[in-house]
This record gives sequence, structure tokens and C-alpha cells, in this order.
Amino acid sequence: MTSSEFTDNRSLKPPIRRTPSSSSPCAACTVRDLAVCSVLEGDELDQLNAIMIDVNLSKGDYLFHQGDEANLVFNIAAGAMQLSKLLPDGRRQVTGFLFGGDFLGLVSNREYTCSAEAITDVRLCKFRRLDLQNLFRDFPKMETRLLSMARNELAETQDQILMLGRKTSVERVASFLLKLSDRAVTRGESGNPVPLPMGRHGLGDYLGLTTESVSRALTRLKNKQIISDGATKQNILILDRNGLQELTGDL
Amino acid sequence: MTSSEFTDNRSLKPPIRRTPSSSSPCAACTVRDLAVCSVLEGDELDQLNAIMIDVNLSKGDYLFHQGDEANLVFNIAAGAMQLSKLLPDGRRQVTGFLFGGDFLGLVSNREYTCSAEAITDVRLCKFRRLDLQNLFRDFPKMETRLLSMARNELAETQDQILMLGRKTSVERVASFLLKLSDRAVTRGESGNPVPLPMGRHGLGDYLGLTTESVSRALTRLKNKQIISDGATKQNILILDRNGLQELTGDL
DNA sequence: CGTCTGTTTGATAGCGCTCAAAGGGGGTGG
DNA sequence: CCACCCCCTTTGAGCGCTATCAAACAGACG
Repeated sequence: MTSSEFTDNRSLKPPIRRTPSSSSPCAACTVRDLAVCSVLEGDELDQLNAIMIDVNLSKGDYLFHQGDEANLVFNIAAGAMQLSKLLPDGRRQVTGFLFGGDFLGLVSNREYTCSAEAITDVRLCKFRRLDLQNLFRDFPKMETRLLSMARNELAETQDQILMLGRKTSVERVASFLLKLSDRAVTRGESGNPVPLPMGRHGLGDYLGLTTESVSRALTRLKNKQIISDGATKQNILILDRNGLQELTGDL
Repeated sequence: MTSSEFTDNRSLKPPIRRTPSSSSPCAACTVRDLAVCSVLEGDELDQLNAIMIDVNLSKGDYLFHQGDEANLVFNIAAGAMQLSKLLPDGRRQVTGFLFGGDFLGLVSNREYTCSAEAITDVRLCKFRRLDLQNLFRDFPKMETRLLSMARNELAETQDQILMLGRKTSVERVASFLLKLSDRAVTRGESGNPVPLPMGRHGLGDYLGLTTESVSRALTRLKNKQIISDGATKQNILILDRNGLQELTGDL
């Protein structure tokens, strides 16, 4: 394990374009520096590419469902996905949103513990779990990288727990907007206006609120002149970032 | 990565005692089969032992605080600890309880993202993060094991998110009692009565409730004859396990 | 232009929080 | 050994935040 793998990469700089050192499609990937693949180069990428299958999803497609046998893992190349868990009576909890560079299937052992739905058109790299496992044997640094990503995911998840357990509806929405903005910056976008690929329903199910409560929280933020509608409802313009930060409850 | 590392070990059997194959203290450890160390043997354990420092904590002691520089990681040998995050205004969220065999410090990169408090007397193995890192270079299987543990922790954390986001107070308490009971079984205990080393306050801060709400939920379960007080308030007797399961909301 | 879906706004209700006080158990000192 | 005290837990009364139910509104699409 290199020492850099132990450092915080939650605040990654925008991806740096590399000069293609190989003919594999990976070489041109725009999110490679964010993904597992960032630790591989040249010939190694070719080997990864050999076991990779391209998959395209349309908005609304489910990639897998909670309880499906988890033989496949994925790497998101472009687009956004939503992970959710369902209670038998229909209550739903969205456990996370995934974007380009995110790894999908890390948690699962025997079966997927949640469902994965495309909330935009999505392009992803599919791997048979066993194939990837075999590659780990040759490139242990991939496992190191995956552990590092798991560590970050765990840290994020615990922030979510704090949010769900102790924050008010406005604090939750404020925290979420800032987080989404930061993530957009990580992917090399401006982060303002904040892109909201998910609907209010998905948002509510992520924040532990109803769509109505999300809507009311947003209205209150608008009334306070802290945010405003972007061009569409899928975009929110942050007018007063400091004000928004103060309303997160995190200070 | 061996294929067994990809299998679900959330339902581990009670620890199997090994015949000591080495003179290191680890050989006699009762939770070794649950911990990172389970993948090491004989000579390898000696190397682990060489960089390990024994630590003892009394109930109430803090091992580290949120924001401290995270140079150390730990393995809990015996006792129970409580991890918590604090908001500036004093609201607290307990993110997890750790028991024998659990790894402490997995999440952290630069600094600890939460505080760790001993809720019973605790014995633990302390490692300098860098020392352990170096050992990973020699024994990549430790990293594999750690990734497997991270995967399980992530799965548990997502159950917690579902609970905090979508469950009622009674469902939260019911889920928690069953989970704690299962964990006790994993450690080789009976699981009934359920040991509750944490106070009602810690419990509430874990469940996203107040102590009063926890108390009321427990009272309701007692009135329904589903649980009853154990010998002390630190123990709860499950009278009707099926009834308790039905009240978790998970069916 | 009409329909359909998703969002916002409004009125009301309920669950869990807050504030308050009583109950209980363990430890300490007399 | 008992009495007292302190802290934790339980119980009670009332309130507030978010859910629920319902309807108006808006935007996308045919």
C-alpha cells in the first residue's frame, strides 16, 4: 500500500487528462482518474479491458434489484444512478447516488443489498466479479485502491447517518446541495448551478423526507435568497454559499 | 483474493478455538477468528505481534476524538466501544457500536471522523498506521481481509441508513435488539438475554431518538409481552422473537 | 391544445421532542 | 448494614416538525 492511498481523496482535484499510452478504450476515459482503474497503466489497462463489457442504460432502467445474485460489478463511466432499499410495505430509502468514476457492487457479497436504477442515461463498464477477482491477484494495487474507495464511501455514509439521525429538513437539503455541488466540482464541472439529476421523490427518499417536505425546504431556502431556480428544476443556483453552509448545521 | 473473502460473513459461526501454533499472545486471543488477524498464522502472527501494543481502557475513557490526527488504528480484543459524531450545537449521532474482533480506524484517512468512547472496560491491540501499512506489503491477504470487513461494515451502515430514514421508533428499537442479539451470538454468546452495554442515551443517539422515546418504545414492547427486563437494565430478555421480527418493519 | 407526470402549496393530524417530575438502582459514607 | 445521594431511566403533559391528504400548478410530450 502506497502512502498516498492512505490520504484523503474526498477532495480530489478535477481529473487530469493523460496522454493515451495504450490503444484500449480506457485510455480515453474521462473519469478514469476517479475510478479503480486509476492505478493501472498501459499493458495493465489492456488486461482490464479484456474482461470488460460496455453497457448502456436509459434513464429509468434498473441495472439490478435488491436480492439478485451479485455476480457482476460495475464502474460508472458516465451518467448518474440511484441505489435504494425497499421495506416490504413500500417505504423506500435511497442509500446513495453514484456518478462517473464510482464503483458499483463494492458492498455486495452473495446478493445485491439494494437496487440500482439509472436516473439519467448511463454508460458503464461491466465485469464478472470472478474475472476482476483474478485480476486482483495480478495487481494487488487494485485491491488497495478499492479499499481506499471503500474507506471514502464509509466516511460519506457516516455523514449521511448523522444527517438522517439528527438534522432538520432544511439542514438536510442544505447539506445535500453542497455535497452535490462539491461532487460536481470533483468531476470537473462548475458545481453552480448544482445539477440535480434525481427527482424530488428520489431526493426525499435519500434525505428521509417526503417530496412535499423537500419542496417546502427548497422554498424556504429560496425565500431566504440563498438559492434560486436554475434554468430547469434539475438545476439549482446557489446565490449565497456561506449562508447555505451555515444552514447545514455543520457550522 | 481468495473466493471465501467474497462470501458473506455477516452470519459468522461462533469462533473456533485454535491450537496455539505460536508463542505470541495472539495465539490465545478469543476473537482472532473475527478480526483482521484471522488470515495470519504462526510466524506471521509473530510479525503482527511485534508492531502491536496492548491498550486497556476503563469504561468512559475516550480513545480518540473527532478531528484528532489518525496515526493509530486498533483492533478490539474485548469490551464494547461507541463511535459518535457531534454537531457544533451539541446534537450527537452515535454511528456505531464496536465489540471484540472489530477493527477501529478503518474509515479514517488523515484525521478521525468520529470519537471513540469505551462503554465497558476495553482491551485492544494498538498499531501505528504506518507499521500496519508496511505489513500489508508483505501480507496482501490482510488487505483482502480488511476489504472484506469494510464491505460488511458498509452493508451494516446501509441498514442503519434505512432505519434512520424510514423506520418508526418501535421499529428502530426492535431492529436494534435483534441486531445486537445476533452480534452476541456471533461472538459465541447466547444472544438472549440481549446485552445492552450502552445506556439509553447512547442508544437514543444511535437510533436517532431521544432517551425518552427509546424508553417509551421499550415500554410498548414490554406491554406487548415481546420483551421483558433482564436481571438488570443492561439486559433485555426476548420473549417472542418472531413478534419482535415482525415489528422491525423488515418483515 | 389536452394529457400526463412531477412539483408546489395548503390544511390537518400524528409521531416523536421538549420540559418537568417521579421512580429506581448502585455506590459511598456514616 | 443501612441511609442517603446521584445518576439514569421511566412516566406524564403539551408542543412542533414533518407526514398525510388534497388540490392547484407547471412543464414535457404527443
